[in-house]
Amino acid sequence: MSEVPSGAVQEAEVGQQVFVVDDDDAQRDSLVWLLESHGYAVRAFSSAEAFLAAWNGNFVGCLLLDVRMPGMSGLELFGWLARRNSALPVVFITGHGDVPMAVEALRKGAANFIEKPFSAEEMLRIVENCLAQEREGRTQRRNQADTAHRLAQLTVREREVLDLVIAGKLNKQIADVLGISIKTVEVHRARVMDKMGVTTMASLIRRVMSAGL
Amino acid sequence: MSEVPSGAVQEAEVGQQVFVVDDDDAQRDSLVWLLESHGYAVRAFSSAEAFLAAWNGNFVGCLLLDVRMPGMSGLELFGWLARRNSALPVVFITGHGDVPMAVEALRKGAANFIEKPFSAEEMLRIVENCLAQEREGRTQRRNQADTAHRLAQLTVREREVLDLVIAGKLNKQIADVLGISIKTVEVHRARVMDKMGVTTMASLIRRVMSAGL
DNA sequence: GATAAAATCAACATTTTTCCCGAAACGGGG
DNA sequence: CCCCGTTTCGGGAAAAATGTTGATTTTATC
Repeated sequence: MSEVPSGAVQEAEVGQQVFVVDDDDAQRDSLVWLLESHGYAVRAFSSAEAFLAAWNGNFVGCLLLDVRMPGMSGLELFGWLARRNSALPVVFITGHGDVPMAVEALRKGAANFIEKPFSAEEMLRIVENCLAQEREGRTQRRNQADTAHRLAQLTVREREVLDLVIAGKLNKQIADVLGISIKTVEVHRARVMDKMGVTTMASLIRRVMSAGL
Repeated sequence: MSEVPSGAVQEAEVGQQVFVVDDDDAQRDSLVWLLESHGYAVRAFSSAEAFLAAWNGNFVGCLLLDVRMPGMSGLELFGWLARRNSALPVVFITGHGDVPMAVEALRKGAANFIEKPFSAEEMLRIVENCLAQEREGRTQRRNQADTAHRLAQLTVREREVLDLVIAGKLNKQIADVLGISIKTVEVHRARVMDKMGVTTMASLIRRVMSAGL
């Protein structure tokens, strides 16, 4: 039996946090106070650089990000995180209404884009939506990571067999395509099932498909 | 054998068109001229109501939609189409920069949101992206519609069996759950495969999953 | 060159699926 | 009342997948 516990990435499960990045001290403190007084765990940073220094890829929650900052801008930080496959939802905060900027940010995957000044209710509503969305996506991402990890454990041959199985080929056809005997295909197939942690073809296909091909 | 040709919805395959809805005659004509001179098939309307009167659910291409219009607004038209499951990508055009409006539109699924004045190149680029995106989604939507149609043809019992098959149950287990004999399960299962238009379990699962469950 | 991982194949038994045939009960609609 | 779709069940046989045990060859790595 192959021992792949369950999670490829074992992260100490901490609760969701709200990350705030804003160079304006007053603005940042006000936001932190608002969120903390409503029970959220908040971590504030006065620059994109400070956030990055603390970021380790395991931040869970959402990020409230000021667009205009000295040094690295909010948009740059957003792009930086995106390139590193961060799943942290980002809510942009800006003082100067700029439609093209908002459009670009949202089309690139920002969770929201809000103008200052905003009401406390509005911000709380947005944060709550954002965190809820993050919770939803988390399980899915965990499964995807697990599946990707399991897929990576397959040998080249096993992966070839898997692809043909998913394509709906019979063992006989797979044997023909790969130029090997049916017996060998059965061996590979059994190993694939084992390594992927499934017992039925239905789960196998579901698992591989839901991880994106 | 069950005869379900291929498409649940048979629509006369017309090429993509660019639909323009704008109450400003000069603006609309200018846009139509720009697009037609670049080889696009354009259909223009001077109001949301006029567009709706012509809309039959089979419009293929994309929609350039002015936000502010007398009578039904662009946003209202957008909502109207969304409620009717229109897949027509919508590009909003507005004269007055309004970040919250842009954010709302994009979050509700608008393809883009552009401010006037815009350059010809920008508009052409956006239209081209939009049409490309629409082409990509079309095949998928067609398959989804076909699968939905086939699923709808299943009897209640057949659907129950299908669900259990997808859950990875063996015929014996399905028979137990439904309290019927294995033989009967085999019959249902064969009918399901036939009606769904597949020959292997792999294709069956792929088909049902890609239609969203 | 030894070791380990990967890939290859086989005999054997069992389970499961698929496909052919046929058939009976039930309910509704023409 | 008969036809049709639905659901139900069986025999029989072929095809396919699964599981166990064991073995050989190749390939990569130390």
